[in-house]
Amino acid sequence: MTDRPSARISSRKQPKQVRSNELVAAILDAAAQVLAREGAQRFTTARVAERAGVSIGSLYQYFPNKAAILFRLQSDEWRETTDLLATILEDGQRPPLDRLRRLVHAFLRSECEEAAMRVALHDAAPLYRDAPEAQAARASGDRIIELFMWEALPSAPESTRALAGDLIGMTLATVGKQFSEVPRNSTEIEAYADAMADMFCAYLERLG
Amino acid sequence: MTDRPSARISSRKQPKQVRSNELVAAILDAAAQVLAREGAQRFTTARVAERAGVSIGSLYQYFPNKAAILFRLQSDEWRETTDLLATILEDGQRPPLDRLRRLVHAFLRSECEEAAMRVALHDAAPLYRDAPEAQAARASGDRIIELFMWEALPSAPESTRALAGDLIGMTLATVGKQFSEVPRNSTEIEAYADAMADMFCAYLERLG
DNA sequence: AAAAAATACGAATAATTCGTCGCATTTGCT
DNA sequence: AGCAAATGCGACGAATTATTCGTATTTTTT
Repeated sequence: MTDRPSARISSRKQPKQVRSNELVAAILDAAAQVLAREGAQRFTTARVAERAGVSIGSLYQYFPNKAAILFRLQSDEWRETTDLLATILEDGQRPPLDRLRRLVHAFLRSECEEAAMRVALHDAAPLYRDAPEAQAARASGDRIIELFMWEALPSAPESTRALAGDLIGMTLATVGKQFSEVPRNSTEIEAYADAMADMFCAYLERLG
Repeated sequence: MTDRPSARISSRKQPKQVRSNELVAAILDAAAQVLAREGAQRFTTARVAERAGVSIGSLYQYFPNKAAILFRLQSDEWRETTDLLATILEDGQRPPLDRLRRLVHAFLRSECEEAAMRVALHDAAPLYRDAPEAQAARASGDRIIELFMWEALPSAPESTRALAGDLIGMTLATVGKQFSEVPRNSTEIEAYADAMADMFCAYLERLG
C-alpha cells in the first residue's frame, strides 16, 4: 500500500499480439480470483501474477500499478451493470413503475453474483476511488436514472425530480452493496427486492 | 496491513492510574486526527503515537494492535449514534412518522459531522468488521428500529414488519454513509433528509 | 524509605510490499 | 535466414509497517 490517494490508472501499453491479449485476460481473471479468495488486504501484484501463471514483470507491462488492475475490474462491473439497467429502463412498453420494479430485482440479483469478489472490490475502493475515470463511470449510471425519472415524474418540478432520482439511485447502489455483504438465497433476494421496489413506488406515486 | 481478517480486538490492559487514562485519551484523540488528515491508508500506529506525543511502546500497552484502535473509534461513534436515535424514537408524545422524520434529520446531520474521519473509518472497516464485538454493536442499532416498527406498523404481519425495518435501517445507514462522502452544507442536508423521510413515510403509510 | 506495581520508552526485528531494470525469448516480416 | 519489435522474465532495491522486549522511570503500597 505505497500509493498516495490518486495514482495514474491509465493503461501502460496496449497488447498487440494474441499472446499478450491472453496474458491480460489471464491477469484479470486471476485478479478476480485473488480478490474473492484472499480479500482486499492480501490482494498483491505478486499473488495475482502467480495465480495467473505469469511473471510479475509481465504484469507491469500492461498495468502501471496495482490500482489499475482493481479499477479495471470495477470498471468492467460498472459497464455490465449500466448496460443491464439501461436495457430494463428503456423498455418503452411497460409502465415506468413496472420497469423500476424489474430494475430493482435485476440489480439486487446481479449484486449477489460473485459477492465475495464485489465485497473485496469495495474494500479496495480507496485505491481507485479518486481517479477521474471512476467519477465518469459513476456519472453515466446517474444519467440513466435521471432519464427514467423524467418519465416517472413528468409533471414534477425539476428540483424534486433531481432529488428523488438521486435518492433512489443512491439507495439502490448503497443498499445493494451492503445487502450482498451477507450470503443470500434467491428467496431472500426476491423478498428484499420487492420491499425495496414497494418503497420506491410508494414514494414516486406520492410525488406524482 | 499484516493482520489476517479477524484479529483479537479486546483490550490488553486496563489503565489504572490518571496518567495512563490521559494517555489512552491522547491516543484516541490523535487517532481520530490522523484518520481525518491522512486517511485510512496512512493510518499507522507509529503516526498515531507520534501525534499523541507518546511512545509506540506505550500505545501497545493499552491496544493489542492497530485494529483495536480503529474499532474503539468506531465503537464510540456507534454508541453516540445509537443513543441519539433511541432518544428521538422513544419520544412517546409525537406520532411515529413524525419521530421518524426527526430521526432521519438527526442522523444525516450527525453523519456529516467529522465527515473526513468517518469516511476514513469506513475505509478501514475491513480491519475490524469481522470482530464479534462489531456485530454486537450493529445488532443493538437494529433493535431500536425494530422496536419503533412495532409502533409504526402495529397491525402488519411480523414478516412484513421485520423486512420493512431491515430495509429502512439499512437504507439509513448506507445512504447516510455515502451521503457524507461528499461535503454538504446545511441546506443540502435538510433537503436530502426530507426526501428520505418522505420516502420512508410513503412506504410505511402504504403498508399500514 | 524501601519494595512492588504500574507505566513509559524507543531501538530493533521480521515481514511484506510495490515496482524497476537488464536480459532472454518469441513473433512477425522481408 | 535474418532482423527488429514485441513480449516475457524474476531477482532485487527501496520503502514501509506492525509489534516486541529489555530497560528506565514514575507512582502506589507497605
